[in-house]
Amino acid sequence: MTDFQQQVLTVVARIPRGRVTTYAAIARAIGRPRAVRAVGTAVGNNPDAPKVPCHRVVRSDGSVGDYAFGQKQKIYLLRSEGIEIVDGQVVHFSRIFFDL
DNA sequence: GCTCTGACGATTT
DNA sequence: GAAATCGCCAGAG
Repeated sequence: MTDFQQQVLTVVARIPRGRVTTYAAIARAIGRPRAVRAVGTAVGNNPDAPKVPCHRVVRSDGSVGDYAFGQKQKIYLLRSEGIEIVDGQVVHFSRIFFDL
């Protein structure tokens, strides 16, 4: 595990239940505002489902984004935490957004 | 060291 | 407002 991935996972791990954040926010949090793509790659390579709530990471435009086990699963998990999803978009995104 | 390849993002059509 | 375009950074081969 590289240092970069380590940082990403650590940050994602502190997202509270029922809240979401974005890839961009994570990038900013680790001091690499422009490494958004790399962040996505890092999370994708680590389906540490139990360790890291990677399903709470969405796109900055409020769309759900992708998921290792399919967006279906991702949406399901988010709903189970009380987050509403409509047509692939997170409802009240600005409210439940968690800036790291 | 170079060339792809992305769980992305902002901008421009 | 949807789709195409370009930029960006870290891994993998």
